[in-house]
Amino acid sequence: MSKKNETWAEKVLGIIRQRDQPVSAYGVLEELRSESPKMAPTTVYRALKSLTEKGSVHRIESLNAYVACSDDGHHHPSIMSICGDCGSVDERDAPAVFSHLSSALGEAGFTADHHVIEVHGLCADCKETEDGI
Amino acid sequence: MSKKNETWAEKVLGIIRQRDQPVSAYGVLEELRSESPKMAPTTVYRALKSLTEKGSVHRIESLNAYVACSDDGHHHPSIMSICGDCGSVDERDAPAVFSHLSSALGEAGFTADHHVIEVHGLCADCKETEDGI
DNA sequence: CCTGATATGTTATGTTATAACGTAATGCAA
DNA sequence: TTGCATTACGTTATAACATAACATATCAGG
Ligand SMILES: [Zn+2]
Ligand SMILES: [Zn+2]
Ligand SMILES: [Zn+2]
Ligand SMILES: [Zn+2]
Repeated sequence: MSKKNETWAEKVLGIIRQRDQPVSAYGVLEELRSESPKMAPTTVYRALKSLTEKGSVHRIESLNAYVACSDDGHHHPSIMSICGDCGSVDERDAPAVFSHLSSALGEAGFTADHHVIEVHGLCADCKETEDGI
Repeated sequence: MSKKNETWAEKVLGIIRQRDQPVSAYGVLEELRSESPKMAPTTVYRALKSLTEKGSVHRIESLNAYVACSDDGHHHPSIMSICGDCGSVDERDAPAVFSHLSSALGEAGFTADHHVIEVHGLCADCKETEDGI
């Protein structure tokens, strides 16, 4: 009964979506290997490439890891906030940030085509805990 | 006559400053090896760690590479614009961007401690060339 | 002199990512 | 239906990036 004709990309997307934390390519690989022991890194990287190109998955550059997009298919850049304590990553839109960013770069004649905005810190939940609620 | 009592960190900083493009840790290593053939990666990474902690050098997360700070010792986050054509990286301050970013994240209860803002695109010079002056 | 802090040396290993080449399945047009 | 392009996948090897673990050296302050 379980899904038969899934591509690897579909399986990889499923794996990433199940997680509430970013997962490395080799983390995905390990999970795939539990069913397909001969799986090679190449296969995983190919799947990740197609998923990131489609926008279903985003790469977190500062973690060398991947998260599922919170709004599959959106067409604007987003901001990732990364909790250093619990490891959660939140994806957020923030048009005002990008408009100021565009104008700062535009003044310098720079034409943007891909934004990496990753903010490391403490999420609200962990902050509470740390403050000793 | 040439510098004698330099630490590796000082030499590494010199190497990075000489370049107008980001350099990888192994790029630095290669250069150091021309004078010290037995140099190990560890040494370079230790130097890079101390330099990035001091703020003399910044790591470009999306390139796994390092650039010299344009304003050694500054105490505010900065924005890196990276030209995909010529490879140049410009470091820029943009307070308005960070204030909007802070407020967007602050509303969500997120406390930032480190910002990664890297914008990939085309620099002014390369844009001109591409447009065929 | 003793001791802690910082810098360095050395060997080994871990982690992330791609190259290069081959095969299979699919869809479509002549 | 055959030919052909495209896309997915398999396989082996290697490149590129980064850290662990432990040893030794140097030097400043007490
Ligand atoms: Zn998204
Ligand atoms: Zn948290
Ligand atoms: Zn700087
Ligand atoms: Zn350029």
